[in-house]
Amino acid sequence: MEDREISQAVIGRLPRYFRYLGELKDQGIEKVSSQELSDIMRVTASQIRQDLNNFGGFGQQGYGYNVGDLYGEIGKILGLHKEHNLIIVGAGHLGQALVNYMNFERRGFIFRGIFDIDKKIQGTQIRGITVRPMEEMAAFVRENDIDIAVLTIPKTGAVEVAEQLAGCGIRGFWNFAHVDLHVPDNIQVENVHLSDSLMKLSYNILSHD
Amino acid sequence: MEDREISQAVIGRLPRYFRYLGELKDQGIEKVSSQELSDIMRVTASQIRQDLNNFGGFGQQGYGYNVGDLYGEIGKILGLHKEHNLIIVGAGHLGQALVNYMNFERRGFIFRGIFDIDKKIQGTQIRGITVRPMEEMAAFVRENDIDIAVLTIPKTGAVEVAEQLAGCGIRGFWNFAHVDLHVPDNIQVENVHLSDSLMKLSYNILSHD
DNA sequence: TAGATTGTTAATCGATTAACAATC
DNA sequence: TAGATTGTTAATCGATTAACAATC
Repeated sequence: MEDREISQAVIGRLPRYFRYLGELKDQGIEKVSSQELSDIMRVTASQIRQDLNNFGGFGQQGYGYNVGDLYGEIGKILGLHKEHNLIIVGAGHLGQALVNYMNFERRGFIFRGIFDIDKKIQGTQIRGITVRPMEEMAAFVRENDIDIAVLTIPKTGAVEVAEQLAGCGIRGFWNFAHVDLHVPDNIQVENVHLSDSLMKLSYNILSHD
Repeated sequence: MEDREISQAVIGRLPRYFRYLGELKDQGIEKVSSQELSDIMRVTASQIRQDLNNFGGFGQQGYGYNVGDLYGEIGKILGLHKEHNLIIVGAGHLGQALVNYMNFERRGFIFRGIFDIDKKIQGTQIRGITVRPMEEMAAFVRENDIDIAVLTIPKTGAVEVAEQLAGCGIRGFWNFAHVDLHVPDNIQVENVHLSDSLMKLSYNILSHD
């Protein structure tokens, strides 16, 4: 547990800082001031400085921030210097799409196993990873040091699966199922509710008529 | 344009209310008080009443809220009583997964066209929808009254495509590309940045060590 | 040293929660 | 009518922005 709890509002902005700093780095830019970053990212310079200072003084007065250093620091804060072992539960279209998306691996999120209840696809391979029956899941998680389970199953099964996995040492759920998971405090849940997102878009389109 | 602007924090909660009310409705429950809903949803009753009263007095003192009515009202607020015509730009794994996900259509979001630069898949069909070349996109959007474009292309092409579509009467982007789109004020953008989401999860796992 | 820009405190703004009068 | 629960105002809390002293 951290000393002071940092708000999810701040955490939610870190990946975006990380992305922009990565782009600056790729352009060979060495230093950036909060004001310059503010102009590019369209957030206040004040917010940038406040956000970063939650984690320590990464800048230098009169100079600004070193792009490469800051990029590295934020990466570390986000845990991207460590490898994460993932399993996918539910080998439907969405599950397959995620397995096939290379960029997660680039960031250290490695898919180790895929599980599905459908006997017809069990034994087949997706990007070299065998689809296994659900019965093997618990043992697999324990034996392969899996820390993240990606739930791409219909909501009906998700609660039960999450419960089962919570007992096997899973540290976090990336939940695409359209239910709210209730898990112990030491397990994290990140929801991706696609239909909620689409509804928000629908509202905003309508409200700007 | 609405009279008073309602905050995105409130809008972001509406789909979740909608989901829980739908479940109550399916269970045949006719009335619910803000306190009961509060217990189920784990938010304060005060917040529920405040949120709903942004849109009008849907409840009745001494009684509570009629589940079916409230469900319908929130659906209307979210624009789910109207049909939306969508195109997918980028027929990769993720694009295909979205087209194959039936639940969007159930809510009135209908995929009308799929576009991709890859000549090899142009002409093939995904769930009965032909994959078309990018050159046909602009005309297709105009002729088929498309209001939402789903961007499931790599970030390199996304900005340009968005610009092109903005000129064809598109009302909103559901953006899965890992860039920030800059479009005119009257066009809405809803971002789904999957890798950002995964990074947040990574942070939260790490911070709870 | 002078100029620039951070780190940090103070002020403002907005969102959440509490309280209660209105009313069904 | 009495009890329940909303709608709404007031109080609190947290997040954002502004300001400026510290310092490179």
